[in-house]
Amino acid sequence: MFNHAKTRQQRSIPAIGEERAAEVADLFRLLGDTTRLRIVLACLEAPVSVSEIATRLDLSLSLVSHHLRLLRAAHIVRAERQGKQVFYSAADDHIRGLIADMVDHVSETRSEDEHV
Amino acid sequence: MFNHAKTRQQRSIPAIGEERAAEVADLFRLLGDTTRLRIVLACLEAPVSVSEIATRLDLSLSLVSHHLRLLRAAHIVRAERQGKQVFYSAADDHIRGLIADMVDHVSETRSEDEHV
DNA sequence: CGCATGATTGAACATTTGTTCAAAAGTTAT
DNA sequence: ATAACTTTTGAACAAATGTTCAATCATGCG
Repeated sequence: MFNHAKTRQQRSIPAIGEERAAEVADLFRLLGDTTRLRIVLACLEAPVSVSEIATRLDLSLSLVSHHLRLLRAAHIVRAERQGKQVFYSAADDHIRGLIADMVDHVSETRSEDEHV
Repeated sequence: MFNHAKTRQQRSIPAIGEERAAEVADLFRLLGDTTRLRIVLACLEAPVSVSEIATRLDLSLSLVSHHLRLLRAAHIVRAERQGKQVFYSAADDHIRGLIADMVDHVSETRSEDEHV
């Protein structure tokens, strides 16, 4: 159970309290780069190797690895070695939900803009 | 109902499709700055004026205004003038849900780290 | 009108951050 | 051990971004 939105009241968010604000912002920032987000999206469905990500997204091996290091440190993706290759996948379903929600928001924002 | 996580299947996110990746990343990036996120948090409960935000967060009026302009452009906050003051509030409940979810993720990640 | 208050804007500065390149580390096979 | 392949790492560069300061706009009041 990764998401409890339906059980949340309208005005919840119980005092995120300044301290954690920085940590939360760090998470958002990591998903806030197009290249990095595309890499996460590539890891969302099934585990993929670094070279496959690089090929599919047309990025250098080095760049992909750099980004994956950051994503791994933030527990957004998980790494699993299998022979010479390292396969990456989304750390949990939480990530999936978060991204899906943001996509929804973008869609809604768009349709709002249209008939204004 | 801003969040449909529970009704989402494991492997959803129907091909966010490269195009929208940039838009989604833009949204994430806006929430990925600590100062800006604190400002959003301040607008979450009830409408607040620019000067009140600046005072409560100990930031310059100018800085707050700059950030609010970006947040407004992305439909994350709404502005409403009332006399000399301008009150800002969260654009919709979607935003609330997104932030709450991210806070959850940080919390979970933390507890994972603890007993590892 | 002239003045005070509140908010916005633009340009300059200071950091941060993404990207590249070359080198190194880990793995498997010959 | 050498060689081929995959991934990681570090330093250097280039570009984007947050912050500040001063000036301007907007609103309400004496």
